[in-house]
Amino acid sequence: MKTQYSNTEIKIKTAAKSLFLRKGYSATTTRDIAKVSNINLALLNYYFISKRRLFELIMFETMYEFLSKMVEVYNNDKTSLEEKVKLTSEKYIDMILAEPLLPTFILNELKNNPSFFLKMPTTKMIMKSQLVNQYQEGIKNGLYLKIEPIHFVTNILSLIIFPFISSPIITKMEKLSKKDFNDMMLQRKKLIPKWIIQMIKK
Amino acid sequence: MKTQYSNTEIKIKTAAKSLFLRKGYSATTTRDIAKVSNINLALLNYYFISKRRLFELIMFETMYEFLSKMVEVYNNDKTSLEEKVKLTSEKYIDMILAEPLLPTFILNELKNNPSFFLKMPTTKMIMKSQLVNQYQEGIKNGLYLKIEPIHFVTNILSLIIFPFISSPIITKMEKLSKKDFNDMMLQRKKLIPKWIIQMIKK
DNA sequence: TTTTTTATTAATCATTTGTTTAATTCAATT
DNA sequence: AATTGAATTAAACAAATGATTAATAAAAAA
Repeated sequence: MKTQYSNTEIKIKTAAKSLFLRKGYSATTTRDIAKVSNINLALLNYYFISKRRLFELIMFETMYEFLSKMVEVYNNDKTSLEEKVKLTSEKYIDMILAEPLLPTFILNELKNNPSFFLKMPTTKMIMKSQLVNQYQEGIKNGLYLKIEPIHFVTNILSLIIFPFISSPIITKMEKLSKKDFNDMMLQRKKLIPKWIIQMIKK
Repeated sequence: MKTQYSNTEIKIKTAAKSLFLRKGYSATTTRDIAKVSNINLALLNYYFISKRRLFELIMFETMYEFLSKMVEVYNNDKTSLEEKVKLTSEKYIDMILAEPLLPTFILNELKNNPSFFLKMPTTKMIMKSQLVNQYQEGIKNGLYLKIEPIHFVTNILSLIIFPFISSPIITKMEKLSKKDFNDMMLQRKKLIPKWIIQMIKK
């Protein structure tokens, strides 16, 4: 992968990412990107060949960064299952609070192009992670209810990520301000690990 | 609201809804809609004035239908909290299995136009529903952990809806076929109510 | 049947959009 | 200082897109 970018390239990528995240691929125009990044329209094609290529580059980098951070926690040898769940909850929520548009963006664009996810090396690693191993051990030892690991993983992600995706609904349901919503998510950092453990225990 | 539609109007709306759900507003062209519904391009504007108006009409009807079905279960006087959670899980999952693209569509387009949700009369009713009342009663009576109702509602929706939104990821993680995924969701119909109760109980 | 209204069509318009071209400026190399 | 290659620019192109028009066909009313 290319690692060194010129100033102009960085400006274009930064603006493009921001726009793609907010408006999605189709609703973002190359002229938008040129305007926001303050570069000449032709430079987009000069450096990135096409809008599509630029998008796929950004998509790949964004997802790679996101998934890498995810798997990191899952594959720690020194932490217990309970600690992993705790760390996951804290780390993910902090991560998404810093970039709240990310989940909707990824999930939505993935719908249009599911094959994209196959290119991600980290995808299948999740189900073979330490976290899943420890969960299966717990079932063997009679500590946890005998339920497929995919539900366990799905539940963790659901409780963490869904509130962000549905924030337009949640904030309207309760008349929450942006700050209120963030506070709610900070509460959840501590609540979710407790819930998850309650869910799996016999 | 208009209730009687001509054959042509229905054809246009059906095609448009299908396309909007699959590709979103921006990626759907009026010529797409005309082609799929097998009508002349000009009829779209003749009946619905503009692409935007057609979209907003479909959006409104779709959301109204969806939200109505939701609140229905929440506001039943004769069922207990546990029964309501059970019914919710079953009904929603069946509903979304029949139209799996709906959640991503709603949540994504809502992000672009959050004010849309305010027009929905059912929005604020959720937090004042029987379900939430019963939950708060349970807390008073020392049955349930003292946690804000918004978390309770969010958790139910998270565990039900998120798997659908993230289905491209889930199916790749576990190499699931479409049928496998649906089976997984059928399992969850019974699991989610148990989990939710475990989460709130002291 | 005739007239009037409504529905449908093909063609066209005016913008928008992604991309390219050809000229110019800037920076590095000789 | 002269030369070469890379970066930047304004202008233009071709295709796509939302919308409209004017003519025609079909249906309803007289």
